[in-house]
Amino acid sequence: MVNQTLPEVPGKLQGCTNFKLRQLGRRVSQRYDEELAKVGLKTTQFSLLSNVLNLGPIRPGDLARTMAMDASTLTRNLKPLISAGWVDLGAGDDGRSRLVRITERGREKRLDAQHRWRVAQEAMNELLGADRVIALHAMIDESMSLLAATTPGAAHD
Amino acid sequence: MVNQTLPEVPGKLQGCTNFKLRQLGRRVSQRYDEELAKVGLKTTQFSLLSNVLNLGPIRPGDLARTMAMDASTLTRNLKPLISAGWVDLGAGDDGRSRLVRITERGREKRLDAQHRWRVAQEAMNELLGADRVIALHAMIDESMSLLAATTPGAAHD
DNA sequence: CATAATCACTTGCATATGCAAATATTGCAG
DNA sequence: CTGCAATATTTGCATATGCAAGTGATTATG
Repeated sequence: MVNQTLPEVPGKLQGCTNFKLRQLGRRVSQRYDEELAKVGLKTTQFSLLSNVLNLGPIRPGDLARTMAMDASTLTRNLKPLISAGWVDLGAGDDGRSRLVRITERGREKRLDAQHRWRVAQEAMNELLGADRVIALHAMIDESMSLLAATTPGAAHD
Repeated sequence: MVNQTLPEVPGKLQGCTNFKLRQLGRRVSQRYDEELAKVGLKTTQFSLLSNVLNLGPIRPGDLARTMAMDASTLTRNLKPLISAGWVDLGAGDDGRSRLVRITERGREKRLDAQHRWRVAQEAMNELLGADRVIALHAMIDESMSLLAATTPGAAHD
């Protein structure tokens, strides 16, 4: 349904992958944010905190690449987490690089948030249907891989 | 694959719909932005300009609802377009409301951008495969509908 | 060893995003 | 007509995002 493969009527722009993704992203973020706000976190902060936890002591540049975001964005996104004492930015082996690691307080915060996240995720699963969520995730993963392969500066991990 | 339906190991957070969407969104935006930068537009500006064109003279609030974004975000996103003379923000019937409409120069700009957008979209179709893009769009549309139905303040259009 | 190229991260600039509160306007109760 | 509730938009505040340029440290080169 919905003819695609580039519609003859571009004016409708129903076919813009970017716009669609952004739109859905906004709606979805709002849901997660609503739940995570109860523990004083934004969804982006929760994601970042989780990634710092999982990827352990890691260099900012590597973390940025893994998360597919600009290094400068990461630098700034880390600030509120560091200020809150959830994340620590220490010196790396190399004098120019550093190491990001989660703190004990960060672990606790992340655990709290984890519960909220689960509520939001389960609500999402119910709203959209678990099958659709699974399919959506799979499609996103596939798309990420395909895009990563030719993204300038992307790690081929 | 990748067990889903909420993994037993939440630490991996491979199952966060929000994070996945954001990540893919960043990568996709980068592609479109690269192409649209050639005519001096961001993807968000292109989307907004297109929507103003298609939804014709429209009240900011209605436009924001249709685009699923906060009214205050729309207010600010319109500024650069107005400054550039592509969009006009005039008085509405009601003294408190207004009307957004595209200008002649805006139409021209949007046409230029349209060609760039098409290049980016076709590149996306090739990279991901048309079938995957079609499926992705369909899934996004379905998800948007399901989310809109219960989004507080969302128009039931 | 000095200097240039390179690497890793940070800052400057501009925009995007949303919640809460402020502002302006209209409509309604009394 | 007055004042209060409701509506439409904008502003204050904080964060998110990326490109280009800047800073500091290391490595390569002569």
